[in-house]
Amino acid sequence: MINITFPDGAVRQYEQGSSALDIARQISEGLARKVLAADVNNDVWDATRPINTDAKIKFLMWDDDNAKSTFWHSSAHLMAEAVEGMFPGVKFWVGPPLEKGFYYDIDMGDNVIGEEDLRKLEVKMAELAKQNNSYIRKEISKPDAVKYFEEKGDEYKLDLLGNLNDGEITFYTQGNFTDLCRGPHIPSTGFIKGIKLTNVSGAYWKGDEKNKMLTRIYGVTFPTQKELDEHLFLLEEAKKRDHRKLGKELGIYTMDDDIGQGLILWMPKGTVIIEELEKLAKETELAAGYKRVVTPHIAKEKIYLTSGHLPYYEDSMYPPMEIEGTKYYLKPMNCPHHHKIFAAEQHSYKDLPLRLAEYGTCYRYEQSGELFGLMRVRCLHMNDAHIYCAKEQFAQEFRAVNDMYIKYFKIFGIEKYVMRLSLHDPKKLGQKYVNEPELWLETEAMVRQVMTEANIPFIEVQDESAFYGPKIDVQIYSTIGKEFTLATNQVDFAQGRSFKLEFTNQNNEAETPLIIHRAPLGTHERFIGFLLEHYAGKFPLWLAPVQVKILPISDKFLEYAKNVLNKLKIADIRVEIDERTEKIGKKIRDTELMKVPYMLVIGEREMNEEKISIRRQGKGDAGTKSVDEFVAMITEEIKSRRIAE
RNA sequence: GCCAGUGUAGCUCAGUUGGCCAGAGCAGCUGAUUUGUAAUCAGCUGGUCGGGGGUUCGAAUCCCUCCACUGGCUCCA
Repeated sequence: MINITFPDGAVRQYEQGSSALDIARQISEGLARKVLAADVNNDVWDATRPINTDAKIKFLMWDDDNAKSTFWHSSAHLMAEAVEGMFPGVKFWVGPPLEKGFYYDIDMGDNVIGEEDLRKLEVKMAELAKQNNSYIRKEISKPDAVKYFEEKGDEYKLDLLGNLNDGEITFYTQGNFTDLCRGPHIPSTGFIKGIKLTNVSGAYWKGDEKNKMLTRIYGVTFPTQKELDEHLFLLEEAKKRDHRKLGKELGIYTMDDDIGQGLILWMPKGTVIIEELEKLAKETELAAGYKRVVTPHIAKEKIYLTSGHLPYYEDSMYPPMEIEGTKYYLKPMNCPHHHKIFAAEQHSYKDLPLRLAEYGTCYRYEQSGELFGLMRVRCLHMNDAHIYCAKEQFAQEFRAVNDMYIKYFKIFGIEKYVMRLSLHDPKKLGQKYVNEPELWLETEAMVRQVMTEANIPFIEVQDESAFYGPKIDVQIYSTIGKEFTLATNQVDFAQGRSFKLEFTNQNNEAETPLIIHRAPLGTHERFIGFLLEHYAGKFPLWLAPVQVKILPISDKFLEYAKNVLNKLKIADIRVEIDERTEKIGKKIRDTELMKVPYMLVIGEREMNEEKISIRRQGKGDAGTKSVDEFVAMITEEIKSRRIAE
């Protein structure tokens, strides 16, 4: 007998070799029907795996993340079985679960898989699921495993086996499909009910673009069809918030083949947002002791050799223009230009920190397949600044930048983000990262300390830093689930020396400043792309391209409406009037769809009483006020940059 | 850049196995309507079916190629 401890602390005895599923069954059949996996001594196990020692267990059901992962991983195996049935001879790489769903990477040989094949595979999977085959775990010796896959001629699984030791190798079989797999799996295929294969794509083997491209099939499954339908419905809803769709519908930006890929044309409405953001940045930076500068869009080749960017990033820079034997590049970042401004004057420690700010226009030749709406473009406007400071000033400056981020995020109501401390990778010193092992560790420790002292939650990630130093990235997610860096705060211990930047310290010695690169509002492109999705197009009043739309009920009231228009214009409110001879219902509908925050309905009553009727976007009729009262109300809302609740 | 898919009026989309002058709704224009909180009615304009090449008596439809977009992969100073 073994002692099993349950989450509530209760201890009960079971026969040795009982599985979690056996135990669940003894409690109730209903429970057993829901158990997908089990947590055994803090490891996730197959619910069917025999337990031979005393253990602490917890049943994992659909509401548990580990159970979901197990479910989706088992679904990947089910899909593999269907694929193998339909395309005999294909070879499998790996099929992990994702946050929502799963994929399997497959070498399809000469087979091409299309949309129709996915539908057929779904049907096949449903058939296999109905057979309710058990997932059977089998421990196997390494030589036997190698032999199995050698006979099969499967170089991929043999590659995986190369990294595994004898004694830790298991096979899982369900129906006609056997796979090398660590597990765990759900008890049987019958749990899988709602099945959707979402898309096919290519994926390089082991994620290396020099390797062969495998076929990756993505899918998602649920224990019921209803949950699948709900999931698909949510996806559809999310698509409505896609900044590319909203950007077009609301007239924010456009792109044109004749201009070029990834080059954004900001339309008047988008430009209003840009200017409001810049106004905010300027106010904030002025208050924080920044000085503004303006620099050209191009520079000679030499400067990018000095900065060290050219060898690292030549492929993603626009090719140079050669004039009279000199090569000029479009600037991919603003740092070298700012460094030269620092270098133009002599500096004493008393001048530091020197903070140079610019909304800089940069050009990066991103690979065509990487371009993505406003989030990944080739011409970008960066909320850039470089802070030159002495080492002992670093902590305070870095912290001030973080505080600025948080202040901004509060203004925009951005709550869902992750601060990421991006570190170097010691293995890539001298290649991807400047070869200064001690400085790396020192600056990374400095950043870590600032974050910890400021009590800001963050995660640490290796091999994500800039080549010149560690950084804090703010990660956000687009509505369709892609992750992006919204803002960045970077330490640079390398470029100060490359550019021979110096200041004279208290001891009358030349000292190289540390540089902080920061862009709390990221780029206009990515930030506005994010805001479009964040607000679902319903910008707060201070950002709204059109703040107020005047809707006369008929053109008999046009003159009075124009009076109102002028009063609002004098108060610096972005206001338009709908002069069309349409019915009021139509005018309201169109204005609602354009997500204009305030609508002023003007008819006979308003004209006679010298008032206006207010309608708030999405909220309906909001009563009557005098023009002056209304102006006072919304001026306050604009000035405070309030987010409407 | 790589894999797969898509590309029809300003926008959203129809267009059977290749076959008469390529369709609809919205938008736009013109006219009528002068309207009270999410779509008034009528008429009209508008497309070398992404570009180029080919197969065919005949191509939006089949093939090749280039371009762009979409979903991934790789990348993101």
